[in-house]
Amino acid sequence: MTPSRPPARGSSREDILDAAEAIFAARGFEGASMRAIADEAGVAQALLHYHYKTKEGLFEAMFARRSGAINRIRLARLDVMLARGKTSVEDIVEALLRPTIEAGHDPSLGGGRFAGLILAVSTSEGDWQKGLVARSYDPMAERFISALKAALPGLDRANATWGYLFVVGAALTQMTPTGRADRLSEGEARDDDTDAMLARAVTFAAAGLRALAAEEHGH
Amino acid sequence: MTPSRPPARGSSREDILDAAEAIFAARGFEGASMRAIADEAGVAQALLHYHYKTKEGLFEAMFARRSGAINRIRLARLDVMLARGKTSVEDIVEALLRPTIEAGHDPSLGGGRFAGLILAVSTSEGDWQKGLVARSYDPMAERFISALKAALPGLDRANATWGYLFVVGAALTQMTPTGRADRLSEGEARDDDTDAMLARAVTFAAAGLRALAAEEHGH
DNA sequence: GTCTATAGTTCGATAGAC
DNA sequence: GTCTATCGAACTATAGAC
Repeated sequence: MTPSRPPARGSSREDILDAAEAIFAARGFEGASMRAIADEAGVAQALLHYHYKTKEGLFEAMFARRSGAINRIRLARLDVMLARGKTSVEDIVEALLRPTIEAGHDPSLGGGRFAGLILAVSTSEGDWQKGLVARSYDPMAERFISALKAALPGLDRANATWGYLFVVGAALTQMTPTGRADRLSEGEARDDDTDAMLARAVTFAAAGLRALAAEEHGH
Repeated sequence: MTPSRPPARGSSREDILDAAEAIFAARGFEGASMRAIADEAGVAQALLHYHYKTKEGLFEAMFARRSGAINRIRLARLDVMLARGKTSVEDIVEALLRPTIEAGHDPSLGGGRFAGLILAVSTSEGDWQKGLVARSYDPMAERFISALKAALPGLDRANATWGYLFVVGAALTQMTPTGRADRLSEGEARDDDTDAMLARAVTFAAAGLRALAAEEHGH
């Protein structure tokens, strides 16, 4: 938008969102301060309030930008696959998980900087956080749940939903490189190698989903 | 300890830990205030500092008490199973996941109040949080990883570690009842029914672990 | 052990000049 | 749009009486 004015070096509005993403991801919503974000962006603190009114407003703008970018990639890949016909569970899971890495900002920092933020918001009990998650992710989630049901006959809506949530939870919790996998595996797994992690996650998730489709839980 | 003095109505030390658990779980470490915890416990704010010195000290004491209680149950169940010989993957996963519900404080609030706190701490980048997770969970995790390797020939250390982390991540992210599963499933799944969720999680996780044992990722 | 009172800091947000 | 300056409210932690 506004393509008539060439951005010489990042608009201050975008610079602030970049800084907000870094600081919020590192310290959480309550732990981050408007002062720290302003410093990171190299602007005055008052400018944050001018553009985004409140701290909550800034957080939502930052969250919407990043989640929107990730979900656009997810759905584009899903659409391509569905247009081609026959789709494997592995392909669907990969289309769901990989964009979180690829579109996670600042890939030099592990790509999953944003993943911890999603987890924090989506397990929060606050009303505005729940609303933010619903607005940002539910439409995308429903399309993937439908795709899983189509790919796996026998998977009912309840199991498809639990399966979707398990897959996202399993992968998202591993995207922040904490060194824990390295320690527990005595060096045989490296949690900053997100590609290796994702390959395992796809294998794990696809098998889990097939088992949910085979099992009779509701009877 | 100190069994000579009968506690008429909960020692203030324990009352404070109870209050801290409720407030920290609801608002996170930074979002919680010592004032709010003191009010919840019904004591003066200064008493918190007398017993636990700092906010961080209080958090660690609260976290150690609850994680210790959960891990004791987990390991006791694992020991019973291993003493009996032949152990299924499903049994191991169940022994790992169910105590989080059963020993999660205040079961009327969903049992998983503590789960959100574990997630927040374990995805944090802070040094003291990483140390706390390592001290609180690594010894238990190593025993379960070993048990998984023993139950599944072909599961190497790297895959056993990833599998363990996936299982915990999948289940832990679903223990806070946010109403999201209900919405996405159009009412066919209910996320305050932790037993139903756990049954699915065990099916999902066991199949995922078997797939990791069968796959050749490292080649 | 438990309290009141407060010191010292940091926070979100706004007013107003340019 | 962007800044400096500041208000008023919250916070952690401590001092000191009982």
